[in-house]
Amino acid sequence: MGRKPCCAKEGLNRGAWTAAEDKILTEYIKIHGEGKWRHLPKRAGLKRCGKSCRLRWLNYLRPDIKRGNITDDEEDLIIRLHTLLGNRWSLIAGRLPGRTDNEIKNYWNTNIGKRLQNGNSKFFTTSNGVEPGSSSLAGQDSDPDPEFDIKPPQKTAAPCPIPPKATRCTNVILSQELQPRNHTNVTCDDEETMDAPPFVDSEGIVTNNLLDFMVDFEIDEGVFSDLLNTDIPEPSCFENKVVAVEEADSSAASTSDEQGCYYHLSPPTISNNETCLNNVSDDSILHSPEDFQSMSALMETMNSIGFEIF
DNA sequence: AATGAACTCAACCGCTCGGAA
DNA sequence: ATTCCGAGCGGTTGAGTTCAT
Repeated sequence: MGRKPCCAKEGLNRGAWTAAEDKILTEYIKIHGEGKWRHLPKRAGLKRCGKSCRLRWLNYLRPDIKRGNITDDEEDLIIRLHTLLGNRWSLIAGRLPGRTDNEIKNYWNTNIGKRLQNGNSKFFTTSNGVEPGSSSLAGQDSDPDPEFDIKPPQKTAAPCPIPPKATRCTNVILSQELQPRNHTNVTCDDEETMDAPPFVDSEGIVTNNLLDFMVDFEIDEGVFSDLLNTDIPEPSCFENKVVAVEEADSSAASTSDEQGCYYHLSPPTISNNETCLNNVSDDSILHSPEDFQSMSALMETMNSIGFEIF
C-alpha cells in the first residue's frame, strides 16, 4: 500500500495549467507571497494541490524566470558545475540567474548529456585550442574522436567528487607557499597537517607527496554547498591557489568525525611536485580532457567565490 | 499528405530533510 | 526523543511538437 499521491484528492485538476489558473496563482502570490503551499490552493480558489502550485510558480510563473535558449556561456557553466556537483540541479540552477533546476535538468538530459555520450562537447578543448571531435554540435551522430575518449558523467553511477547530498567539508588543502590571514570561518592547522593521513588518490594509491606542498585548513561547520554560495568579504585574505577537488579516502581520516566528509582540494595529478601547482594552467600537466574538465570546473567555481586562481 | 519515430519540457511522484509541536 | 508536516529535490512520465520517411 503505497503513499497517496498528493493530488489524489478527487476533483483536483491535473496536467497542463490553463491561463486562468496561472492568473489566479500569480495574483494570489503577488498579494500573499510565496509559501504555505498546502493551504494556497484552497485560499486562492484553485483546484490544484499545493505541490503543483509551487512547481508551477517556481518553474514557470516567477517574474525573474529567464526565458529563451540556454546560451553558450550558460552551457559551459552548466557543464563545469555538473562536473563539480553532479546531478544537483537546484545547486547548479542557483548559479544561473533566472534558470530553474527543472530547466537545467531537462537541458542536460536532452542536450548536453546526449552530446557527452557521443564523446563530444563544445566545452572540452585541447591544448592547441582545437575542439575535440570538432565535428560540431550538428554532428552528434559522428563517432567520437578516440583521442578524446571522454567518459561522460554517468546518469547515476558517476563517482562525483561531491556526494549527492550536501556534505560537511571539514578540510580544504591549499597551496603552502601562500599563508592565509585571519578569517572567521577558516583556521590554519599546519601542525596537524604534518601528521595528516597520507593522501589517497582516486586509484587508491597512497602518497605523501601532497603534504610536501599543501597546507591543511579547516572550515568550521562548512558545508560545501554553502561554500559555493558564500560571499567572501575579503577574498585577499586567502590568497590561495586551488587546483582541483578530490575526495580522499574517508578511511584515511584520523577520526570518525572526519570519515565520510573529508575532502582535498588537490592537483589533478599527484605524481608531480610543486611545479605542478605553479604550472597548473599549462595543459602539459593535464593527462586527459577529463582532468581539464574537472580542474577547470573547480577553478571557475572557486574563482567565482573569491579564491585567487592561477 | 500521412504516419510513426524521436524529441522536448511541463508536470508529477516518491523520497528526504529540517523545524515545530 | 519522537512525530508530524511543509518544503524542496531529483528522477520519471507523458502530452504535444517536430522530424524523417
